[in-house]
Amino acid sequence: MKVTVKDGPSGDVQTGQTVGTALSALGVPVGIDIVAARVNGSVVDLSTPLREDAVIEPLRFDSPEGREVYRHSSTHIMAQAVKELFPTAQLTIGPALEDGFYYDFAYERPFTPEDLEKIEKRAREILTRNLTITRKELSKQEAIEFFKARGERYKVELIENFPEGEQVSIYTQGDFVDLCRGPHVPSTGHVGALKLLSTAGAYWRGDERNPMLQRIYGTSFPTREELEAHLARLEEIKRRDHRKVGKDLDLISVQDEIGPGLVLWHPKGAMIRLLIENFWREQHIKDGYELVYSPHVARLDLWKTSGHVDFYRENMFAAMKVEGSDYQLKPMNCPYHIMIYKSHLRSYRDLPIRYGELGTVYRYERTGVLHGLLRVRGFTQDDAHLFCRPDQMEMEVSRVLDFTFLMLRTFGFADFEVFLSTRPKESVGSDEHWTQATGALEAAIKNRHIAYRVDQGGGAFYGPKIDIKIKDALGRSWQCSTIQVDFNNPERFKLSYIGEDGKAHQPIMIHRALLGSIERFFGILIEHYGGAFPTWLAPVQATVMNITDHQRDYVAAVAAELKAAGFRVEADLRNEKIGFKIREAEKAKVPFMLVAGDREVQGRTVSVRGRSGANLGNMPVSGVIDLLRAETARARPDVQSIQGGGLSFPNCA
RNA sequence: GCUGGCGUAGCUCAAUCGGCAGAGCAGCGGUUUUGUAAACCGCCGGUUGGAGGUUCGAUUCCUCUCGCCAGCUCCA
Repeated sequence: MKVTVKDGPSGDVQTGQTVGTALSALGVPVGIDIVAARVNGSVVDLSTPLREDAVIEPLRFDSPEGREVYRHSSTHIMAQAVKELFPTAQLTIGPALEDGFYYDFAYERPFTPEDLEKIEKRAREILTRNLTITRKELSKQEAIEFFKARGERYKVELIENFPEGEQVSIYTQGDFVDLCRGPHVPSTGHVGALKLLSTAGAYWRGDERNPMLQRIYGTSFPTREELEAHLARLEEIKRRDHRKVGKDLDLISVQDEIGPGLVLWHPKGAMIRLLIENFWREQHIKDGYELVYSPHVARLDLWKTSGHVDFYRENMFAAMKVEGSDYQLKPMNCPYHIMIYKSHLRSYRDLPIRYGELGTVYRYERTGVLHGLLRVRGFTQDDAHLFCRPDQMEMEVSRVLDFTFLMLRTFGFADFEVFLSTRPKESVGSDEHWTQATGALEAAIKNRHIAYRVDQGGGAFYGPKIDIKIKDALGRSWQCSTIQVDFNNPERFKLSYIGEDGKAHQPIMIHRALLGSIERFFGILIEHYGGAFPTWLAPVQATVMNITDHQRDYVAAVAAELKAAGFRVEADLRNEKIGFKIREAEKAKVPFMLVAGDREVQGRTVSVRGRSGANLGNMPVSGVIDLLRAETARARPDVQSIQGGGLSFPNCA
């Protein structure tokens, strides 16, 4: 039997040898770092016997597949610890996650932090026991009998749902046995460092009508150091939490008296929002959009026509009675834009029409899902609706893609994932429309040479869509941008335009949002920058501070000059030591601190200190203006051109 | 909505078994005139989220309610 190691030696190996021994026989050291192997395409245990010629790729923690095996074995080890300490706990499921793993147990009470400590201690002990992990296959019936005998009701239920005649695999380590597809590491000692993180309730099979299970989250790494680094990253995420930073920097608040999920924008947060919105508006006008406004309420009938009353009721605030008729707080902007479209007879020559609006909508979200700025009940969508002819669709989508990337890059996001979602089972519109629209979306992505993944059946019921996810500074993914074709509304509202042939045709409608919602995007932005906004977005771009009262007038004059030049500058003239003022500006994450003592007054300069301590030396006010201009322009791809034209900066004094 | 945890001064957090609610920071008033992340002294600050109950007495125990957090479900 011929066995080849990927990127390594090959040779003859006796049939029936395991993957592990075959690797050894071919001179590949099978150290503790090798957790499993890919053999002819599928990931298997090292103990799997080889029956035919094979290409083997040893898998380590550094590969996604290896990591999954590693975490999966880790969760079994935790489950073993739980079973040893709490024998009446029932096993359910326990998968690997991106950064760790969890296991759901059916148990009579939630696990406490003290339980967690004990379980973690026991799990670590199981690592040192270095128990061999073995796989065994049973028939479906045997497996049911086996788990029945062990009293594992959930496992029995799982197996009963397996297809008839299928072999079931179980994995054993010491006295612990679990139903599992595998594969697993060869022994419990292969897991290096393990940490349990939290507990939570979770419904059996994710259905809220089912019993609540007790979930334990944990993570594991080959070395203590990697685990520590991961925990440090979790700390960093906590440190950057927009709810904390938003409060510390006095950007926003959500208050009990006002209501959950309803955001107050404090002056500094509002300034950043203004800058984002100004940029947004400028760019939209530049890109051929017409900006519109629409009211916060409308007759309920409008929402009946749009179908929201039928399909979206559970997410809408209750209707209100006004002079005997029902009015509805708006959960979306589209019907208004449609009505603007419908206010005239449209010619094919008018298309495409692009209506954009920073439209504030209100949606009733269940209390449990509200989360800081990321999930709220009142928010402003950076919404737009494009009405176009079928032949214009691809071009329009391409433009939106370019626009999206320009927008997101400006805010410091460089990593994107693009998803194309196709027709779901329940949907409206003809096959022809779906094929055409999906084709246009795909063509637009392709002609921009963008890597993408297809989410089969993941589209909305009313049309296919493109979703774009961004990765932030900590590598977390967020979905903001979406481009959705809509076959439903043009039909419901009987939209039309007069074609070249003099006859009425139905336009294609495209919904799109680039940032998603301003609230959510701001939350993401706060965490992305950790509150240290780039100069063009910083609510205060520089603080000028005096060392003693002697420089008061000079510092006030410097601040006034910088303000006159269009920058957001504050003067800190308080009777405090310079170290204290620096500390406060540093905590407020002001990009530049300009210090003036007698020396500076003498030389008509300021001493410039960058955020987090950089000494940029002394310079006159004109030098500071050049510096701030350069810094402001750096993140704004559009600013260079504006500068050339002598236009003012989008700064507000 | 569900499960669990938590609500104490503007912020961060104390308060033993049910026994006079406390500290740092912030704020205010002074002193100090200061060189790149916290000068010193003093003062002010509370219906302990809200309502009810048990008790001689409740921040503490019980019930209800509002909100927050983690997760489930759902999503911009």
